[in-house]
Amino acid sequence: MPRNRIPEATIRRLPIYLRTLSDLVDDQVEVISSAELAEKTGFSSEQIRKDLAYFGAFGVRGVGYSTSHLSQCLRRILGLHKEVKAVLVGAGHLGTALARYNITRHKDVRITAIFDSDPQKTGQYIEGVPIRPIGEMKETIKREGIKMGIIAVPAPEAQKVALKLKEAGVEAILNFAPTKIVPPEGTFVQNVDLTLELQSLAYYVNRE
Amino acid sequence: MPRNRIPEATIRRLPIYLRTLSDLVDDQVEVISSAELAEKTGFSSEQIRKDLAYFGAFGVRGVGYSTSHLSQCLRRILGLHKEVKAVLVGAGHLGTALARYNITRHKDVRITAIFDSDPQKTGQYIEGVPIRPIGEMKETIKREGIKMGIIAVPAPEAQKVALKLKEAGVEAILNFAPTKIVPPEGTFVQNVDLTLELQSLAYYVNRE
DNA sequence: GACTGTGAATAAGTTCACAGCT
DNA sequence: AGCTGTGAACTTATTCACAGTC
Repeated sequence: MPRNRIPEATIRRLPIYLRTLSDLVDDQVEVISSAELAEKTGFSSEQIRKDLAYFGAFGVRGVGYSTSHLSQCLRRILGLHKEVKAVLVGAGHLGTALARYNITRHKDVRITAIFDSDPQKTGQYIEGVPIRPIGEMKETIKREGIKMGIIAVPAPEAQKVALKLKEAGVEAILNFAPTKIVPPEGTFVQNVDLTLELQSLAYYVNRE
Repeated sequence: MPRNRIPEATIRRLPIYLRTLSDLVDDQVEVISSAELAEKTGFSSEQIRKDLAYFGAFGVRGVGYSTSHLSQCLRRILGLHKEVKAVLVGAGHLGTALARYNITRHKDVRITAIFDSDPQKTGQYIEGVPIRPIGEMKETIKREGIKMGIIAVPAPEAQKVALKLKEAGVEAILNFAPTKIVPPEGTFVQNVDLTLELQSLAYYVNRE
């Protein structure tokens, strides 16, 4: 329950805190200070305290944060306390890798439906999840109440797919297509472009 | 030739400008204004002008920017005017998808060597590039003068791999392992964590 | 004494607004 | 007239520094 508007930068750090805390819980560490968390995550301790304080006072002065309590709170803040279903559109190399990676490893956000326009692919399975024709997308998303979409289709189709996802009820989109998607009204879009990452990285080769 | 220190945010936008400009060149468009470029990229025209101006005056007042000249300049600024070689470490699902995606599509930054510790994988090929044992990594990187590394190994190994890459002469690292890599002295590290992206995205489901 | 929570100070990044070329 | 290049204003994000609590 955010008190006011939360900086996007903060939201993007929360999953990192959560991952670190989960590891600590696994290792039976019960309490951690912001300074220790800082060392493990690479962010400053003030930043961590400030980020967490946006959502309330989770720590104990003079002591630190309860790892289990804080990780539970972060899960809830992020909306991961119940499994989040996501739909993947596009089962090419990248889409398939993402699906395998996600389905085998992670539980919080889980790809429960995959769509592709290629009839050769539909009917196949990725880690037990069937690839279905794109025509069934809207209905499936509505029926299953899916709110999150992952786009891994060729660039020229990405914007259209985003719109279809929105129309079906999706509210947050992760786009891997090498093009910038303009967020359809009422959706949040995060673009992740691997080619772009590589290209901007090239700038840092042979400098400073 | 940067006049002073360039904001990281600017560097990350340059490849997007470049991509848009390349498309324009292909479409025989010779000149474009910052306002038109703004519409195509989603950034503001002032921002685009400011970003470009960090590197010099590429535009013509009253006219706009020459698409071919500007794209050439951006290529040079990013260091993409000559092919940039990159090494991929880790040929699991994600690494393999990245390699296929990169090798088949892109020319600017090209994966020319792939390494994996699994003897079952070494000897296989991804799009014509052989997967080699990790023991050969250092020597290959040195011999080929590779400055860029892509890490797609399991989290516990990522930091070690980063250090090895640095020792071999790599200066910029793109890390896909689900852990934050602390940049070894003298390297620039960009962490891209797909799981994290999905988790922070979950926050935007069912809000505002 | 130790560590959190937070206002105040600083830095980074974006938008405004306009002077200056062509 | 049209569009760039840029200082100045503003907004967002980070760091400092310390009062408050256990």
